[in-house]
Amino acid sequence: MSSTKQTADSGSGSSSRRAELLALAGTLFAERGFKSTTVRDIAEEAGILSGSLYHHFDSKESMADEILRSFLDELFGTYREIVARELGPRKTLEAVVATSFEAVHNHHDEVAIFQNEAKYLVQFPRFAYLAERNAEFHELWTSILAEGVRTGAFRADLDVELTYRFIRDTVWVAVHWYKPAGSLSAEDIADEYLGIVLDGIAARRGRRPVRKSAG
Amino acid sequence: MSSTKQTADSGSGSSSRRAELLALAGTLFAERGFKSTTVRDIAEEAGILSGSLYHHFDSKESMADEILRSFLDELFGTYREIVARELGPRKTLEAVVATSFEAVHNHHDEVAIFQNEAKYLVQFPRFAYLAERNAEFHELWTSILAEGVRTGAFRADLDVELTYRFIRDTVWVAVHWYKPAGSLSAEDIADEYLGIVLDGIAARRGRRPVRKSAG
DNA sequence: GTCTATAACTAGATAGAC
DNA sequence: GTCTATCTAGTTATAGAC
Repeated sequence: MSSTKQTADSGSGSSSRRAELLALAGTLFAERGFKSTTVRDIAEEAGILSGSLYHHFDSKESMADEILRSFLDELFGTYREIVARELGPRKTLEAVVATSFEAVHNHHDEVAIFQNEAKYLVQFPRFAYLAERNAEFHELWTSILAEGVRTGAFRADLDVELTYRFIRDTVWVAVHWYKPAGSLSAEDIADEYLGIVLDGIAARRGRRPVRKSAG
Repeated sequence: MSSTKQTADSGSGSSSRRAELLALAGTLFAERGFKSTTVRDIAEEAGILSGSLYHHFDSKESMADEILRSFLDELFGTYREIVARELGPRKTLEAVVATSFEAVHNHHDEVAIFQNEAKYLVQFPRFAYLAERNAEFHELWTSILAEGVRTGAFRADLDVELTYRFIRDTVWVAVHWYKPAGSLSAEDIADEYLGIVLDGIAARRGRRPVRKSAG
């Protein structure tokens, strides 16, 4: 994750500096938005002047492009592995949700950028792949849900399209409040979240013995 | 809501023009974000030049301020009415969710601005009330959930704080895909959403078969 | 690899004519 | 109520010195 991709590096690491700058830019893009982050902001964060950034990158767009491309390649690689395991709809949904919360944990900035800036960035031709990735998301989720309805794992009256949106949004929107250093791990949150989505928040009468007193 | 506040209107309505301009600005703020929307964009949308906007408003910030203030006053007024009815946790939750989806329907731009831009705007002193409104939201939702856990309406093992975030986010994030002209009304969506949150998407063995139609 | 200097352009806001 | 004209400041990006 840090020493790949350089061409003929002399040793101290021009490409690690590159990765360092990308990480700083990513954090700022995530916090303030792509358009609101200036190249001077990024340079200042790195302790250099804005002109010096152009020794490493073509443009501000290139930075966002590089950040998003590598993140999405990795994420969808993992999704494809999960689907290939053919665990059945419920287990697949659980695994995909868990992976997504892990991404919120391990690639917080990238998820935030993808969530918040994709709509703006996709208008530029070089970011056309963002629309493809969104379509891929849609296909992934709706086929899991539709299969679950077919096999009886999920309720027969589910509106698959609407349910897809709710699940997708709730998972990713966690990036707005999730703090990697917080008391709850990504796994804890995924578990709690799956509890709500699968079984609801209403108390059950006669099943799970979780309630305490009056009904 | 449209003919208040003008000083000595000559008849054709300087304040309706004002409302018109605010609506245009609101749509742009919602679509592109506050910072990315230029006063020239707004003026162009209105068919005038940027300088002319300053006859109606002090600044770009004033426009966002006015939009958010009136919307939030109305929304929280409705929330307070619901709470005052003392319907019990489950019915209160249903009413608050329904009201929120109605807001997504009736005040789409305002909800989007509040969702997407509050974090940025709140840094300016004049938008300090946004932080207060967020705290009010938190109080509203967590007391409904906590009471529900206490009375046994909701699962005893709920993490109230986490559940609050999930519900809050899922409701508001709908603003990103909800189209007022779409086939599903805000009420349809609120129903489907409440079905998921209250009872989950997993099929039940031997209990309530479904909520409304098919069996 | 970073800095200085600057070009080319975009932004919010103002003043006064019409 | 809108336009013309303009100011000031900020923004991306470039070129060449060190």
